[in-house]
Amino acid sequence: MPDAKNHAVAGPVSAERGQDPAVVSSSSEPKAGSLHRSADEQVSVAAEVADGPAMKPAKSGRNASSWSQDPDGVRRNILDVARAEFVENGLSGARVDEIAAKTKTSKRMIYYYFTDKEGLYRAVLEEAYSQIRELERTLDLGTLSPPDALAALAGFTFDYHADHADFVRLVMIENIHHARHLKMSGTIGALNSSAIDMIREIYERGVAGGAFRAGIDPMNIHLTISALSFYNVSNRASIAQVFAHDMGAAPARADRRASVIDTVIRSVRA
Amino acid sequence: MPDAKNHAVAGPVSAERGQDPAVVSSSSEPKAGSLHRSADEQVSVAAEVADGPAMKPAKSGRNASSWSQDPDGVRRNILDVARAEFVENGLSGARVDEIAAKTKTSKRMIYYYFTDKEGLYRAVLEEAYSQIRELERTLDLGTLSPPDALAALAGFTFDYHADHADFVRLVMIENIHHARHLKMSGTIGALNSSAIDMIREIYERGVAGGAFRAGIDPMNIHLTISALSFYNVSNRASIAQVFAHDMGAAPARADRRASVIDTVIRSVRA
DNA sequence: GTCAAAATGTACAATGTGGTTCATTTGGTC
DNA sequence: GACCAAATGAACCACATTGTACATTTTGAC
Repeated sequence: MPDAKNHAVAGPVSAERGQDPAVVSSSSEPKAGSLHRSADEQVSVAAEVADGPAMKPAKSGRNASSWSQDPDGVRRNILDVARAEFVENGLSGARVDEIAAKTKTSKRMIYYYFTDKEGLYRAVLEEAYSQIRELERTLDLGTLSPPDALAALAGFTFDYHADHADFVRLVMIENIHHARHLKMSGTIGALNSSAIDMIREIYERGVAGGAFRAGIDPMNIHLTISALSFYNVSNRASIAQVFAHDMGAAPARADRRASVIDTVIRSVRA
Repeated sequence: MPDAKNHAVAGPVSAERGQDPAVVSSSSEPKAGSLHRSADEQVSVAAEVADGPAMKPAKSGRNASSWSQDPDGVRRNILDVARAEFVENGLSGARVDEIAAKTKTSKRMIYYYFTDKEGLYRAVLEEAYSQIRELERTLDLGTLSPPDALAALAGFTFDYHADHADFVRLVMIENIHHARHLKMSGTIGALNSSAIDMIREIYERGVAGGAFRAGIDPMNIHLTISALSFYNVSNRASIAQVFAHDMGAAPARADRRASVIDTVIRSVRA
């Protein structure tokens, strides 16, 4: 267990029990509604906005004691909110207080479960990477002809990026920080080559069958597919501004998708 | 003059005279050494680090009065330091105090010349964009055959990005912020289509001559070139981490360059 | 039921950070 | 050489932001 983190965390803080896996139980549903603020309270908050300091008798928030514990739900909730905030504002731009406020729990819990702002960020990042790996694994391109398989892979990659701007932005943010947190992670980097292996398999099959020309490094193919899938999403805002061209719009996206697949195929075929 | 900025800057601050052009005089050399802290003082600072509180007799820093004014030099110096800091830490991550510290002047001057942290960032961003535009303009591809011209353009774009990670990172940062500052700028977006026009010219020439296939949107070609040039640099850190592949290394870069050019050409030829 | 560990709430402390105030010096102009 | 605007210095302020201390409640084991 390469656990180089958790350095200097002295003090009587009881947090950081063995329970380190940030992957959390994606199986056990968060048991919606089991968290602290009851639906009533949520309403009361809304009412407060509408009524102003009207229903003051409701004391200082929470009705006198009674809340159920739900560690997984709380973690899940924090992670979801944090992800949205980090994605929107970056690591330095995101505010712990803001994250806490949008959570069903409190700031205290963030530090309880994630130690740090960075710890929280790392958990978000790791989950994002693990999710795309998960999906990648479900791909079965072995039955398709090499060109079809490569086209399918390119199409999948393009779609994944286009549909998960969250992920793309997290990767951008992480790159701004020189991938410092990826380095710490350990979780990531293990199942790295899987994507490359998939491409290599398809490519070698294609070369053997004469459909693809020889001498290309699979890494090169991967870079081309990734670049062409990533850029439209990562640079959507600046492209829109500088060229008045909205890559997010359906027609532009569809056109681009076809073009990307075409470009990838042309780049390898004999 | 579409000057929608400079809103609410009330107060007796005398700053913001007509002198708005952030492009500054890149012609008038900063007259090195004409700034405030003399070489002697710089040394004394270093000595202080080495000697500790030894040479206290040197009073509180600056020797009694005497400094020469150099507005352009100061601006230039601030911009340079700020660029480095923003590039390294992002807009939210960069600290005005830190920028000021690394400057030959003081924080006061930053606000005097740039009003805001955002104003400073905007100036940095605008300059970065104006620089690449400048270079682009020097390109003369009219004499080359369409395929050669396109290859040259792709090569130039690839090299520019690889050689100016600063620029790439600024664009990334700006995209994280949804290009909000590009929108404000006004300076940018004007000479936008120049790149597209260049490509269109080459492409149409190529189609007419039979070298390129018809029916491609020049924007598409531009996106392909940009994506393939940008990604290696923008995602260098995460690629290195996840795939243990350093895009910055000379051989990898050269290989990739050739591959990118090849891919671009293949994507358009008949 | 008792008890301890886990989970959570509330308030606060300590420092970081953007921005400003006030005073002073230069440099050109007449 | 007087004068005024531009340019600069140094300290300072108000508030934002991360992180913590302390108290309290649940929950499961025995």
